[in-house]
Amino acid sequence: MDMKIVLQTAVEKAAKAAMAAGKLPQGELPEILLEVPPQKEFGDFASNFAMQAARSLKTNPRSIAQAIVEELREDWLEKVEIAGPGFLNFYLNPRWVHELLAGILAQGDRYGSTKHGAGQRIQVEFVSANPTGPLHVGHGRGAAVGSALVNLLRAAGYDVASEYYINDAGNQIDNLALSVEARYLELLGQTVEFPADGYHGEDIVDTARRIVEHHGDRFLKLSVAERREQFKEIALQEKLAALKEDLAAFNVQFDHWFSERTLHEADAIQSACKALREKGYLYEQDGAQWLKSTAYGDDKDRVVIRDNGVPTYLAADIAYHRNKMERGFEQLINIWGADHHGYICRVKAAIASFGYRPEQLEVLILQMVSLFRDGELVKMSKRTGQSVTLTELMEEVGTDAARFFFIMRSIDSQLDFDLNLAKSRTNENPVYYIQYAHARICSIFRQAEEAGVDTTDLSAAELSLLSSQWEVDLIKKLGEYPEEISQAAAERAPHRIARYVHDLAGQFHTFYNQCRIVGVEAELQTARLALAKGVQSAIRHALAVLGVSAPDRM
RNA sequence: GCGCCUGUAGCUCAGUGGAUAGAGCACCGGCCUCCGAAGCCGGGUGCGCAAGUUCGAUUCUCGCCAGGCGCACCA
Repeated sequence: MDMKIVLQTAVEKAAKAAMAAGKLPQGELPEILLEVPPQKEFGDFASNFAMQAARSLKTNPRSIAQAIVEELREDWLEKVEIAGPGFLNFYLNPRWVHELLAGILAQGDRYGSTKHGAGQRIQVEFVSANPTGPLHVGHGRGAAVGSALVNLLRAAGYDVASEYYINDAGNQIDNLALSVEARYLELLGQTVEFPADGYHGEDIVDTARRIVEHHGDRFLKLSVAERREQFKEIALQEKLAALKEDLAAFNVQFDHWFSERTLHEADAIQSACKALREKGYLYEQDGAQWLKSTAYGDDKDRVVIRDNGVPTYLAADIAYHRNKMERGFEQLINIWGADHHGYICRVKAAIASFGYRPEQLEVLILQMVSLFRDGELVKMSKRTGQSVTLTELMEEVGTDAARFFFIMRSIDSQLDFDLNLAKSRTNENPVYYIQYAHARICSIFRQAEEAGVDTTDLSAAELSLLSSQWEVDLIKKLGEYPEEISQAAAERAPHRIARYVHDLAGQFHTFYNQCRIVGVEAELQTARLALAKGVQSAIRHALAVLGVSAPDRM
């Protein structure tokens, strides 16, 4: 079915036949790579195989190409040309695009899903923001990219579990409790000094206000320790609920919310330290326990248990990643902000210390996000004076645009987020361009049905009628989709899907403007409807991967 | 000082060891008695600098220059 594989096999066979016939010297053959050429004058597929083989066969590329061409005798191959320094350009019998489309249509809504990941168990952990305040736009990028990556890996056949690590233990949670307490006391008219590492967000005041509403001043009667303990729980539950709500609104779901506390409660940290000590990767110095991370290329060893006996954040993370591996994942992917990149080495060191391969943990680093409005950098929210929250962004530009803009760039690039562009409901906006193509196809089907055409079964369409350059080009573009999914998944690069579906939508718009669908001769109409159907399902599939809606009308 | 990311068109960014390096925005000019003009068609002297590897480098390596982010017994 896959034409590339058929071609690869044929070329390999021809090369071996040429060797057997003495037209080529014996030798190792490189992998036969096929690509869609940059221009269609160079054929349907092209290969640089002859150039790659030149060295091992000690023959000039054009001679190799010539020998292969002479041995290629396939009826589906219209012609093969040797071009430039030795490219093989393959021109296929036009029938192949119609067979390609028939295969696409037979897969229906599943078209685009592949078996590339072959059931490999993989975990993706992302966002994992501290439950001490609202998500900001940086978390938004992680949430959009992470959820799209999960969808993408699933589309490529991986067995994926998504996870959020809740930092519900440690200093930041104590500071949360102290902050809420301070606001609570203020609301009850006391003068208090706000904690040095406290959280200044308006949401903390809201939490305190709700506590006053529900419980009045009864916490004043408790001991300070007891009061803080209770505030800690109340605030934590509230922050967590808010996080879940914001993420759900942003079309982000997690299979598992993993609590850091459970590690402390189950003694997982002590047990992990013990295991490390036994393996010789943990030692004591200056009263503290150190991980020997320099053994795996870190700049310095890292403290795991402080001299006061309290574990560091790294200690919990070591236990957490050990736990992940023990759950049987073959591959872990963590998505972190650029400000955490220095942390990668020590966590990998910990994983390696437990006897796993460090490559089993992949850390994807997301570069920073800058918001721009009217060409000006937006530093703070006008409303709150704090960082702009994900919720504010969703309110301003909508979930679809926010997700698409976060995903459409490579994670390695800093992201300049143009609020005006994302917000515009006009032709400037790439999100609407794609959604418009989908809505347009839906509209075509509505028109066809009104005209009495049965559009439910197009399997009898005579696809060979699709012979114009616009139709052929569109089918070829459509045919590239599954490989795009596999490739994007392998590269952990959801932005490739954003780009692909934008290109596909453009190709469809061109086709639409050149080829009338509804109202032409019946057989041709059916064939064009079938093509539109295939494009529709691919756009839907791709937008679903991105977590962006595919509206039937706009 | 060390580490990670980036430097491609006026702006924001894709892209590739190969044949004429692309898209969106912006700008200019065309296209609706016809399936949605949120659309289509046309308009382009650009890979930070300098060396190396290679038949071939914008892509790989080294060195500079510039920007971002880090460099805690914080998380």
